Amino acid sequence: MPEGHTIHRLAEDYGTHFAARRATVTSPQGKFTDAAALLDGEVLHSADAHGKHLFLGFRDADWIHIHLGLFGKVTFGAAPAPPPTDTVRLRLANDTAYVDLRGPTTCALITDAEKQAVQDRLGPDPLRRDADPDSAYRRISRSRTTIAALLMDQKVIAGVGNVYRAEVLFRHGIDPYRTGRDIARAEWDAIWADLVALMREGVRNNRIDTVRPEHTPEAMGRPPRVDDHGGEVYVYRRANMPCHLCGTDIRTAGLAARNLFWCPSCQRP
DNA sequence: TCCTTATGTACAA
DNA sequence: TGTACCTAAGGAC
Repeated sequence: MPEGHTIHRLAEDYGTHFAARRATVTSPQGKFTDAAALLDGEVLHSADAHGKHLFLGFRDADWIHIHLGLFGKVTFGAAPAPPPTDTVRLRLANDTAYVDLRGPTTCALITDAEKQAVQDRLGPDPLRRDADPDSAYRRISRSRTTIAALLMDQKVIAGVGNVYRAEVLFRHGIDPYRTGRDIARAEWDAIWADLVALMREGVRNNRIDTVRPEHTPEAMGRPPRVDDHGGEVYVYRRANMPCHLCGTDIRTAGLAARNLFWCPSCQRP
């Protein structure tokens, strides 16, 4: 259940456990069998992430293109690998480790050119060194779409999902229904810088934490919180619960088929 | 055992 | 805007 930080972390972990060594490549589930057979026994030479897309490089110009979608999961383990369950789309295994991929939206063998085409369709990724936040602002500043929808549009900015969207808008006191054209350059610069920092920390910790140190329950003299998705957040999935800062009930609404969360008091129009 | 839900995207109408 | 797709967990029966 990934946002961009998960994918970048996976790229690192695939590299750590499988780069520069021969791996067996299989598709126990059967939906990737032909491509797995082509790569079986080959060497993983690189693992690249752009937004929520993961690319595993083999041979000269072959890439496994993985997109986890909403349900995809990757699990690493130490060798010897246990018998795979029948939902494992892709397994890599070597002498020391194995990794299973389940439920991805995409798992396909593609060429260099096809990889480039995927990346060309994506906006800048706060986790990539080559990211250009100006190109995102050019689209945002011309758009009558809400900033909440724009942040989820991977052509505008790549890697932000429903959690980072809700949390970064809260952290900057921005009403999610403001339009892109209404977002000032300075506001965008602050959002981008914040996303870079938050998502880097997300890669490091493999979870999303967005609550500033001065707003933790300990710092505010309140009982500890447990958010059921693993991280510490202000508004995500906290509908009808009191805002940590002002006590107003967090609101929720559907927006582009997703659940949006915000504090109507801290994030005024 | 069934139903709902989920950090996503693509395509049809 | 609705629907389809992929999986697993949790809660209602």
